[in-house]
Amino acid sequence: MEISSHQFHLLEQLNEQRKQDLFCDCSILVEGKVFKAHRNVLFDSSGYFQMLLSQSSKETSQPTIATFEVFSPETFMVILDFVYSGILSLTGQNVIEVMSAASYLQMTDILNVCKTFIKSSLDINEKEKDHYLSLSAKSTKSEPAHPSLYRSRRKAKSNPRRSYSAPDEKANTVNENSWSSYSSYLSSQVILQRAETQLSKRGRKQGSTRKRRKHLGLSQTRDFVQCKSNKAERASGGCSASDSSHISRVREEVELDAENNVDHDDYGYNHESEVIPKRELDPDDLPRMRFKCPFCTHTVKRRADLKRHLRCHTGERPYPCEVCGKRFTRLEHLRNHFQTIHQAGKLICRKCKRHVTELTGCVVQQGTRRYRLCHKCLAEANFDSIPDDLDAEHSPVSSTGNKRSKWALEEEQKSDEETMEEEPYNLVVRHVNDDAPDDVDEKVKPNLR
DNA sequence: CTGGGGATGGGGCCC
DNA sequence: TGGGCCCCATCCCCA
Repeated sequence: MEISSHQFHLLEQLNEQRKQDLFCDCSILVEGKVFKAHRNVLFDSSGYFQMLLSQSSKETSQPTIATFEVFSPETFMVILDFVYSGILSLTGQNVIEVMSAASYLQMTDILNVCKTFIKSSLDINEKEKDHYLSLSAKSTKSEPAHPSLYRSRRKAKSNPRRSYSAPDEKANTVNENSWSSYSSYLSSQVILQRAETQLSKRGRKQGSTRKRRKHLGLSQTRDFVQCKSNKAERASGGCSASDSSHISRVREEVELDAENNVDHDDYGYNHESEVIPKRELDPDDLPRMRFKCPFCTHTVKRRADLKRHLRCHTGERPYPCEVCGKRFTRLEHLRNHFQTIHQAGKLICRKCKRHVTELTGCVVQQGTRRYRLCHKCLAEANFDSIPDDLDAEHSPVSSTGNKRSKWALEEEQKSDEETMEEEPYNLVVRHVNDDAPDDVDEKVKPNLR
């Protein structure tokens, strides 16, 4: 016989113990503020703490002390409250920093919640806008603004560890449930109010993010890519330099947002993600609607462009290269990569840079890379050429065992995914469902700038 | 160490 | 709305 409330009460008791500093064997120092907690609970909740605590597990008699400078105490409080209660107090103001901190602490559940929070903020606000447009004649009462609470399903299932699932796993379910459908809208208004005020200023100057990047001295994309790869390389080790710069970048963004919050009443620039003001909408404004990125200051004209842009924040890379496993945010990038790297698509001799044709040059293979050499350079280099019609059965992957095993793994994991033969040659385009729970770590990485 | 070129990623916009 | 193309910025590798 199973008493379903047992886990919940247990967690509740632990939370009480934490608040009363009973049996706490771990101190977390965040920017000078001390949080007490239980090692067991932290270990089970965070990959970062798993690593940290497993290293110090031999000295269980000594209290563990962890120090963080890369996020604020308020942010850590939100996360700690979630760990002990299953309730994540997300607001438009804190979602970015919570996401950054969750990324740092390797708490994918929170990451996914934040991601869904942002997504549904956009979706719901869009629906709400339509609603407002259709009902523009009717008066609307403002809703009370309160933080949306994401209550995990942790206590609803029997196994407390595995029971709560990231929203991505059942994004639709979550989206349509109470969290997202109502409170997320309310909290989205907080995000969008920020967005609105940002745009009221920025809209007029419309400086592209590129200009701003230059202004801030920020690199376009590599910073985050590097951060991700560095993190991967460190295998959840002490990632601090890039992470802290990443978070400081987020803060920079937030501070800039705060600066932009000066002229609140300026609705001179309508855009998608703004809160619709209570005055009547001017139909002439509609063509000037813009979609505002909730993560950064970027605005785009079309929702599809925003969707595409959001991938650079969420880290989604739905297009994996079948040959080398590298993932891309766009199909065209995958195609370019595939053609240049694996298909020797450029009719240029790699050595002498001369134009070659099928007759005057050959395809040479090095690992998973293929390129062309003219016959002269080929003879000098003493390479074995491969026939141009070489296809997947002579896949270059055969020389790289690791990649092959990764492929095989992906094949197993995604056997039910749609596979499309794009070209008879050998490019297989496989759009990976971005809500697939399996490799969340690889695809869902916040790119907060 | 440095410059050049290739690879990659992101934005705008057309179809 | 998605796909695709073009352009540009940045990073990285190599000579």
